[in-house]
Amino acid sequence: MTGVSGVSGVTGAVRTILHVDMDAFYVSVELRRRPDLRGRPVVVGGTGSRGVIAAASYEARRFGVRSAMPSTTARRICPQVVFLPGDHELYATVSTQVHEIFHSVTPFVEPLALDEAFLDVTGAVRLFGDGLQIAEHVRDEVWRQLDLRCSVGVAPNKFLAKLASVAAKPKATPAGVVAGAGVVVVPPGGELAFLHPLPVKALWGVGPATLERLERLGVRTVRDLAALDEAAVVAAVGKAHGQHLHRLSWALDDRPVEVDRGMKSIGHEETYPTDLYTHDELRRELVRLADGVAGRLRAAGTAARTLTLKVRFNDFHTITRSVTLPGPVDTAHAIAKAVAPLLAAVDPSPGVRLLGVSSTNFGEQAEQLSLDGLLDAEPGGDVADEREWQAAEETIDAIRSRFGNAAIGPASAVSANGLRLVRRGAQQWGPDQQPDPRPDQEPE
DNA sequence: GGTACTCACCTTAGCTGC
DNA sequence: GACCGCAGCTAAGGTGAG
Repeated sequence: MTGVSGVSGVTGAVRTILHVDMDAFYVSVELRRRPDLRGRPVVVGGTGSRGVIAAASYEARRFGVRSAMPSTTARRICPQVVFLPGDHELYATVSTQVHEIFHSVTPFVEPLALDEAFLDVTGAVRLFGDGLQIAEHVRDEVWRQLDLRCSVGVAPNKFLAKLASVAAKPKATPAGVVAGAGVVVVPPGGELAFLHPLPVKALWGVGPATLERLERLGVRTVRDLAALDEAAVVAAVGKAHGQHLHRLSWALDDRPVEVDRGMKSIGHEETYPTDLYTHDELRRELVRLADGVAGRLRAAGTAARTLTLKVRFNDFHTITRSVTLPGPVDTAHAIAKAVAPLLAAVDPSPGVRLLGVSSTNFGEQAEQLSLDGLLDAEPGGDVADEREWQAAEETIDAIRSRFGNAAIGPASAVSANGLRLVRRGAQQWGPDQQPDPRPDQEPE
């Protein structure tokens, strides 16, 4: 069943939506090749002092270790924890296999992350049975084919299916790990009985800031939120957010399962093992980040008009500066050139711990449009210059696809340890324990 | 005293053109 | 020409998710 696009098609009728969430996905994938670590507290994440936990086994969770927790905290509260470095490419490969199983049930699959997805199985009920049977079939196939566990929520809409999958998961308590139900079904008509007793922070879109505002209104549970006037919720958290949350509190969510949600931004950011203090260092890092962003833009067949620089200082104060170009660009040269003036205006003397470049406002691939734009902005030789860069970077893509990413890169990315390239997920959870030596002072 | 990376979406403010 | 209201765009920051 291929070639399906857009959104799930059944309207008006009661839908059957599945939310499938892999259990401790990264750790579980690692344990397939390290079975000796099964039953022990294991985490995947950054090992350095600025790293965080990406995923924790349920045995680690017994000690309070959670994803997004600083690695130093995890070590403190669970000294026996085993750290494993992440392998983003492997997780992506396994994720593709998981999604193939989803697609064997329905073409209406909306990926949310590597380890979870929504499935609209309304049209698959006649073939595979009801929601519960389909959910159990998916669980069985994931276990049988991939040796991985997942939890499934079944409900008439996405939002409830998501909450149901959380309810289906195993629970880690200080006393031990309690197996989850595996599948939780919220039947039509049972929505409010399931939803209203939950704490309001269970709602999708209630993070720490929103929770504090709602608690000031005396809201603790979803039922409390539902009892408020929508106007009061809007006054507390803003119009769009407030209206959305109030609808959710009454289990109202008609968002379709979207099969092909196009990407709206592509970016890279990196936290450094030690702070950067000079424009020379920052410019070198900028070229590396621009190279990574440009490569992904070209791979996606798109180009961006708006470029954003992100700088996080030593004290965690973070600023963003952006620029919108006359036309879309997709070369590292053009991106670095556009962002350089923004960077030049930043004072790095307090110490910069993180630098990021992201691209939004996508247009057609740069081929024609960017040249027109550059013509407006920078007449004369720059157009020819940019055309040469475009040709050069397409050649770089060809070389990388044949000989690997490390075969070629910007001169400024060369250090004593070789070429340091930006790859998606390569430094997903912070710098490593033993940082690379800072690049030597090399000309760009 | 510690806090990654990537992406989506929202709010607010300022500017511009009609 | 000055002013107003509106829409659209841009910039910056914030929030939330996984």
